[in-house]
Parts: sequence; C-alpha cells; structure tokens
Amino acid sequence: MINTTLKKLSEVSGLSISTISRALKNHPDISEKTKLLVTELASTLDYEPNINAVHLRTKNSRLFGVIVPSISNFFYDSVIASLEEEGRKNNYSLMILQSGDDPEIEAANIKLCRQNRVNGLFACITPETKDIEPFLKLKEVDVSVIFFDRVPERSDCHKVCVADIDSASMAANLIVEKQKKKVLALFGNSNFLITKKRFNAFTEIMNQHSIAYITAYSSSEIHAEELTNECLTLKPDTIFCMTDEILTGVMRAIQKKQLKIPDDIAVIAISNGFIPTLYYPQITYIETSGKKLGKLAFQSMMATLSGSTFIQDRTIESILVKGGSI
Amino acid sequence: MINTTLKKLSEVSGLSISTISRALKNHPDISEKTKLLVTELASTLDYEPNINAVHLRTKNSRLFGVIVPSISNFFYDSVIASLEEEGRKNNYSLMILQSGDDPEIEAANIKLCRQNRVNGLFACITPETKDIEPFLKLKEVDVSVIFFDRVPERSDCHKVCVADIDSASMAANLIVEKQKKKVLALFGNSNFLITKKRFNAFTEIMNQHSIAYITAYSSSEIHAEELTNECLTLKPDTIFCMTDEILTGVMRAIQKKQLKIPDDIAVIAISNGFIPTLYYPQITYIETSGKKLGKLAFQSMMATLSGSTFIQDRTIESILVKGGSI
DNA sequence: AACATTATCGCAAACGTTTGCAGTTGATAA
DNA sequence: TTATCAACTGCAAACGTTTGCGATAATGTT
Repeated sequence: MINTTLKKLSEVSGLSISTISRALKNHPDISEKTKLLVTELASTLDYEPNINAVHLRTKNSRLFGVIVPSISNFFYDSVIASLEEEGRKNNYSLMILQSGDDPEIEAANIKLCRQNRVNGLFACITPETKDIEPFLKLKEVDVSVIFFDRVPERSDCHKVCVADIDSASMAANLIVEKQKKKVLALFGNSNFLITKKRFNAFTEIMNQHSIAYITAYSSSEIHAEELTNECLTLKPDTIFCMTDEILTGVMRAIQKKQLKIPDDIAVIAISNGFIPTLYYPQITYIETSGKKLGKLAFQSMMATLSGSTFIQDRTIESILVKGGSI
Repeated sequence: MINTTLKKLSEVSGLSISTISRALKNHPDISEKTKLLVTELASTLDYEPNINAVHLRTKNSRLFGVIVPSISNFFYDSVIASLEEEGRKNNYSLMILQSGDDPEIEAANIKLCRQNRVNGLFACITPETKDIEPFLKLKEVDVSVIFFDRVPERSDCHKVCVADIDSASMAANLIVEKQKKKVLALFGNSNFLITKKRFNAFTEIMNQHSIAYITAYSSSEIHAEELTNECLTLKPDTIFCMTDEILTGVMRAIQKKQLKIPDDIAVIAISNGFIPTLYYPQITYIETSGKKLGKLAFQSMMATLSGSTFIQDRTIESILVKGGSI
C-alpha cells in the first residue's frame, strides 16, 4: 500500500485538496466542522505530510547539518545531544555527519548539506582541512555556518570554542599551587590552534614559576600510553593531560606500573567529565562542557539566521572539578 | 543568492531541462559533447540537485531511520557507526533519532520516519514500549523494520540481537571453572527479554554447580554502586556485571574500598569492550559487538528490501576477552 | 532518389505540497 | 427583488526533479 496523501483525503472526503491542507493547519478560513472532519479522517488514515514535498514547496527544510569527527566521542556526543535538544525546542531537525577526520569525507558531507538544502551548518573541521572555501561558499546559498571546537584561524567566520588559554592556565595554576616540581605535559594534535594556545599558556606559567616540565603531543590513547612509559623514567611528579584520550592512555601506564595517585604521581586533565570519574581517586579536571558549547552554538546560529551580520566569536569558560588526583 | 537549478542551467546553456538532467546522469541519449558542456557548467555554477525534489519525484529516499535510546553510549555508538559504514557502501543515508527511553519521543520519532518516507527503520525499543503497533503499521507503507538489541517478544518481526543466553552462560562457566564460591550477579533492566534470558541461563549454571549467588537488577551506574556497597558486606568473591553501566558503578565501589582485583574480589562483565580496558588489571569480559550487530542488521534490512518475506531472527555470538580480573 | 535507421534532443506530465486569488453559497439589508 | 457582505471553499500555479514519448536532423541503405 502507498502513503496517504492530501489527494486521497480529498477524494475520500469530497473536499478539495486546498481545503484539506488548510483544515490540517488550522487556517481561519475553514469552518470548525470541516476541520474536525478532516483531522479525524487524517488520523484514521494515518496521514503524515510528505516532508519532501513540503520542503520543496516552502523552500525551508528546518534542518541543520552538523559535522563532527566522530559521534563516538564523549565531547561531541554531548555537543550533539545539546544541539538536538535546542533544535527540538525550536522545531529544527539535525542531520548528523561524521568526517572521520578525513577531508574528503568532509567535502562529501558539505555536498550532502547542499543537496539537502540545510538552513545552517555546525562544523568541526578536520586537522587536515586547509581550504575552508567550500564552507564559506555555503553563504552564497544562504546557509550560515557556525564553526565549533576546531575552527579555522581566519577571523571572518562564526566560531564557538571551549576555553583554550584559560583551561590550560587553570591547570597550570593548580600545579603551581600544589607546589609541584616536575611536570609531564601531554598535548593533543599540534595542528590545532587550540593546542598551540594551550601549549603557550601552560608553558608560560611553568616558566614563570620555574617549574621543570617535559612536553609532548599525542592524538591517541596508545601513543599517550607509550609516551608516558618513556617519560616516567624521568620521574615527573605530575602529569597534565589535555584530552580524555590522553588521560586514558596515561592512566593505563600509571596503573600498570602500580603507581599511587596522588602520592607517587599527580594527575590533572582537561576533560568532558566522564572518564575522570571512573578512577579512584577521581581525577581532578578542568571541565570543557560540550553541552554548554552546543547551546551557545545554537544561539549563534539563531542570531545569524535572524539577520545578524555581526561575526560571532564566543568562548565557553571552564570550571575546575576537584577530584583527589592532585 | 538562490541555489542553482536545472532550469537555470537550462537557461544559461540554451538546452532543455530534460537534456540537462540526462546529461548529468550520463544518459546514453546525450552526446559526449553536450555532456561535457553540461557537467562543466554545472560544476562552475556549483549545481547540487535538490534532494527533496528528487525524492518526491522518484519516491525513493534511500534513507534509513535508526532509533536508539541515546547515541552517548558505547554500544549504540558502534552500532550506528557500523550501520553508517554499510549505508555508505550501499548509497543509503541514516536519520539518527534518540528516544531517551521515552515512549512518547519514540512515537514522535516513528512519525518523523513516516514524514521523511524512510525506506527502512532500525529500531531499539524503550523499556516501556508496550505497544509496537506503530512500528508494525510502517509495513503498510512499505517500510521494513528491523528491531535490534532490545526487541519485542512477539515472533512476527525481524530481530537482530547479541547473544543472550550464551553470553551469560560463558560468564557463568568461567566462574565455575575458576572455582568461585559466592557470586554477586548484577543484571540490567528487568523489563527486557534479554535480561530475563540471561538471568535464567546464569542462575541455572550456578545452581547446577551449587555455587552461592546473590542477584539484583540495576539500570544505572549510581544504583549499581550502591548495590555493590550493600552486598559487599556479604563477602562475595566474584561480581558479575551484565552491562558497562553496571561495571562502572561496581568498579567505583571496589576502588573506593581499595579491594584488590582479582585477589580480594574477581570481576567479570558483559561489555562492548571499551570500559573494561580502562582498569588495571583489565576486566575479563564477554564481548557483545555493536559493530557486528550493525552489520548483521543491515544485511537483514537488505534482505527484506529485496523482497525476502522470511522473518529474520539473528544473533551475534559472543567471544570471551580475557583480562586479569578473574 | 526514396526510405529506413540512428543519434540527439525537447515537451509535458507527474510527484505532494502550499497559497494567492477567485468563486460559490446563504443570509441580511435596502 | 436585488444588492451587499461574510463565511467557506476550490482553482491553478509553483517548488525542482525524472522520464515516457514524440520530434528533428543526420546518416546509412537500397
């Protein structure tokens, strides 16, 4: 059997298609009697509007695209959840796309957004994205792009990020406060602007207080674990982890070596908040909330959609969540 | 500016809309010269077909809906990733919907699937879903439904599940093998068929070998932690965790009490594979692979889509992954 | 030269909606 | 009776595609 359409409702009821259409959307031209008749008929026949036809006709998809590296990620998970929640409130749907950090898939995703005539796009770019022209070209067809988390360096686009400098400073200052002497600091992908900023902020404070430190970059759990194993020979008293992935790798190494936290070694991380709570004592971390980011990104989107030409460049401030790891 | 359409390409090139359309899809009626001209024009004007119009006209969305409780979940994450991978290969898109285990949102999601004219639906029902008629009604409009993981009890629908009885038996048998004497067994939501089956399989083996056991149900980390704290006073030598959520709760309690694994207490879990690797020693677990489930579910979908009337009822077999926790 | 064949291409309808405008009622007022 | 008005409802075009069919021009065949 085929789907119920306005035409079918029209045939069954004897009313015209336009009357049916108007009755279903509570148009004042239609009498209450007719409305009741039509809505009842529609529900018994399980009528659902064909959204393709609606969007084609109205030229409004009420759809946002969102491109993330992967949905299997504590941080992007919560960003998506938050975007969806806001979207639901405002009657927008989400088309979730994963880039896998592959620029080619990213390009294909942008194409999908165009084909689907999204009203807006939330984008988190890959480490290898050199050319953001395809994103900016979307503006020509009236779709606004909000970059989030991993954003291009140029200033003529909307951005929403978690605190870069502040979060690293907070971690560094806590290390200072706890009078630590030798720090192993592990940072994420060095291609990202956020990594550079955090690196600079962190090391600056270390330098100011003449705290010895070793730094390294790592983008995977396994690599972080290996790095930790190597560097533990240098006897650091503290390890700083810029991401959840790094933290899990570091913790594997620490646990394997049976080191006691925080006595043998202290740990502090920047995290979305789940992983640190799995250990005992729980890991002290600087929270970078995906939920807050999603909410703010949505606000920016709504602002540009309602005509604001102002370039949005916002930051989520971090908070310190104390565990017992330092 | 507005999007480029076939009409616009037609006006610019002087060719008819139909010729443009056929040229772009490499129709044999069109000469190579014309094709080249059209494709070049299309790419300079950034033409992307309006997918709404295409779907409306062709009556084929090449879209699958997938309803999960939440995408922030190790298991459903990997199911989705797998479905997407298969979908990409077969040129299908995914509409990802979260129910939040709320039957009302689930109903709204089904409605969305109808509106979007999905070709098929992968559904994981909520614990409170009593009436699956809305799902089955989709068959009337030619969309096939594959239930996965949490499935209805009735037999007239397609299902793909992880091993229920086997995975519990494997865990139980390992406990027997290790000559454990007193087991705390924590199971998930008691509404689910899979929980009942695992419960029965597990307890049967315990009974056969006269092993003492305490059982309880838990659906959250916090509750699992509380339960563990209470039951630890009974001095079990082993804890069995049916889900990752339970495992994290149990581990919190164990770590807080500073118990040594596996000497003070042994732990064994049924898991998707990530959480058990975070601890040291790593937790021994029965793997229930979301990736495999996704792949199999997709196969079932393709089978029914290509006309098979055979009721698919498949199971992913489990494998034992040894850690050092028992 | 007359005809058949092939290679190209265009016309127009259809998919299911929405919506400006015009048409049809019935009642009321003059 | 006729004009006026309000309350309803329908007509038809448009959104951007796809596709069966028919038209035209070019080529080959006898």
